[in-house]
Amino acid sequence: MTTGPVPNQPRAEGSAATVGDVAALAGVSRATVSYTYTQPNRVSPDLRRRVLAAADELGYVGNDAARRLRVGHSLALGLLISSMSNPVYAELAAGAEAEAAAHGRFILVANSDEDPARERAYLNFFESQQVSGILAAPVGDVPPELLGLRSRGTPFVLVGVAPGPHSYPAISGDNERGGHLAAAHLLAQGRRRLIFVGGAHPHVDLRLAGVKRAIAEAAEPASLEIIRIQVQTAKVGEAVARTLLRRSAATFPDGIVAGNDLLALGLLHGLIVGGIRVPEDLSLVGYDDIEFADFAIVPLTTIRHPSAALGASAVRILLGIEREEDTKGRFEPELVIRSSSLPTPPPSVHP
Amino acid sequence: MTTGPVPNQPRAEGSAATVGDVAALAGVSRATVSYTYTQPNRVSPDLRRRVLAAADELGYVGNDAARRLRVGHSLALGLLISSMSNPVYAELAAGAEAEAAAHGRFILVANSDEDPARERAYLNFFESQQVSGILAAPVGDVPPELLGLRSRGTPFVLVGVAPGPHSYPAISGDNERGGHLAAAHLLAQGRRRLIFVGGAHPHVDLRLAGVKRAIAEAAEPASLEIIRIQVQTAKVGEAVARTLLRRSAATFPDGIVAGNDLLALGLLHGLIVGGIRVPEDLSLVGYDDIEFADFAIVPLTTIRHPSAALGASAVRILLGIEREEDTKGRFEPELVIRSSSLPTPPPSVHP
DNA sequence: TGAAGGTCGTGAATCGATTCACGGCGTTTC
DNA sequence: GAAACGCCGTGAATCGATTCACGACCTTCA
Repeated sequence: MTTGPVPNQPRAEGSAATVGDVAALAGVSRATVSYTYTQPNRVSPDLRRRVLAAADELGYVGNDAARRLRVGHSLALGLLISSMSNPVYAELAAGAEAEAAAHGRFILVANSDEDPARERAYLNFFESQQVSGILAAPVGDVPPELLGLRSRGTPFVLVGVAPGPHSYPAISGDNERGGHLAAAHLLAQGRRRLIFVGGAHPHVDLRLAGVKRAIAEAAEPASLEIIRIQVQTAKVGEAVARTLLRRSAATFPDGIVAGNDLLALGLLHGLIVGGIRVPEDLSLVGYDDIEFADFAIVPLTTIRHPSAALGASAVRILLGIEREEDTKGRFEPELVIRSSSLPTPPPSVHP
Repeated sequence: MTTGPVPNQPRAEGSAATVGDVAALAGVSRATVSYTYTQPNRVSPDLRRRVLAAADELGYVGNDAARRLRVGHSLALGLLISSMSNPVYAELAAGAEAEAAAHGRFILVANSDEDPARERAYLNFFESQQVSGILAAPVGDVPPELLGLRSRGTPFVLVGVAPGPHSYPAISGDNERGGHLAAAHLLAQGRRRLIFVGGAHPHVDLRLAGVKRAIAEAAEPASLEIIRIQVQTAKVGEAVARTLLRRSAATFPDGIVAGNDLLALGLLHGLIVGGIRVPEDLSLVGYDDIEFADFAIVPLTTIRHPSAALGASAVRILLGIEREEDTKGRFEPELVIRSSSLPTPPPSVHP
């Protein structure tokens, strides 16, 4: 592509070179310049070189607005996420971005912060940008505006959302299985009074369903209490920990499954500050395996969730390179055991 | 003029409503529809209502490509960052995004992963998108392409970059002062064999300069060793920790200042796994105050860096709402003392 | 009553890249 | 040697929103 600033200052300040300028400098028509980029084989090698040289000299970059106006869609894909502070979404974005870049595409990231109004504004923005597709990773329900967009020609893929009753294209890890892994792990350690803490989101509900199944399948009876929260952040986790600390020993849990790692880290911190020993008094399992899970005050046992791979797959599906069905079973969750759920604390950490 | 659609059957699949469609349905000219949005006072309230109703019925969203082609620039601002895994950039993006949204603008986020080729590709993309301005938060040097962009009419603001010898518009926290705060804190605790671990980035160099000044000003002599690394990630921090563990007691440090929190968390983890007690054997100070600093295996003392505020200010500067000079002294670093540098460990954490 | 001035809607030109339809020119083939 | 064909470059139409210049219509005041 074009590089660097202009050598001999061929352009006035503030104006960008156009196909017309390039054509004039190369001594060809505007059509030829355009074909040079869109159908390189259509122009002879000699002319192509001349055109590219002229373009380079002028610092020609093209005007995507004009291009889009003509062809009807842009090279960009839209990614709608609901939080920037959760590393899961950063990872998802990074995976999508790398895959998009490999195909000469770009990702427009929009963060709604779980605000439906901003979600709507961003979807409108995506449509006005004529993105060629949208990756939506909503925490909550499927934004109804997406359907309108699709009917008007912009496809979407839901990422990390339960493939529930809806019939939209969607890819996600097996959250039910992940929840099962987490709870089965706690039960195998002899934990019997479990609590699930999580938000009211479809994919979290699936994790909870897995937890319930594990308990139903357990050889010995175990209890499960469910604490519902609004947002799954570390701050909320700390708040939940404080309420737990007020409980009597009889109602205090010996195992917690958290809806995600952020929440788990908050819980962990709140519990430890309150004098609870983890994992001696209580085992804790998070979800997602964010990078910081390993650096926690007690390294966090968690379920690994392949966010980057999901993002990459979603891009491939939107670009028509991959079909949704082909991803089945590709994003299996995995139990990562660390100190927060060990039967005994690791000797090296607290000598 | 394009043929108007049938009122009760809004649009054919795949096609979007245009001003022409809205105009036809509302029984006005295309110009009137446009003025309804761009200069609402120019059309009478009555007509305005009729136009908006028609637009609503058709799901009209507008075509930003056409708009941009005409007016020459877009409502979007470009944000160029070099890493998505560092929460500092997520915070910066969130701050910029919120401020942009408040002014009806949008942020296009581009992550170069420190790859100059991708950086160039994204700057070209921004130019082809005709963003009305660019926020650049490079880790390394100022990308030369930015200058070409500016000469062709797209302004930029550097964020978090040292206002060094260059004369580009730039805002940042006072990294020198932050480094000074960190080192002075360690020295005040009696630490005398300090190590600074950091990457070769301009803003990190400033932090180092502050550390050096603190040592020069110290009442008692202290030594400083500098360990240079390529990228400031947790993984690299762990690797550095492993090499430190091989040292003899005589050359082992009693205080470390890390170039950022990610690096500090890696160092912390590596040292503790290796049997070093923090802060008894060694005090550690990070930089940035990311959320996870507080949840670390030993909560991390760090320098708070107002990333979100920087992002918001950069947006205001690009929009001409604020001048660079007015931000002077607004982004002061702040020492946040946690367990990783306390003279004695906090009683509640290890009862 | 008629001229002046203001309000508000409209036709038409415009932005820059793409692509269709055309045709000039050189080569091949019988 | 002429017809047929392929290669490759070009003029012109096109996408949809914006905005200038114009003028229809209404109000106001001498």
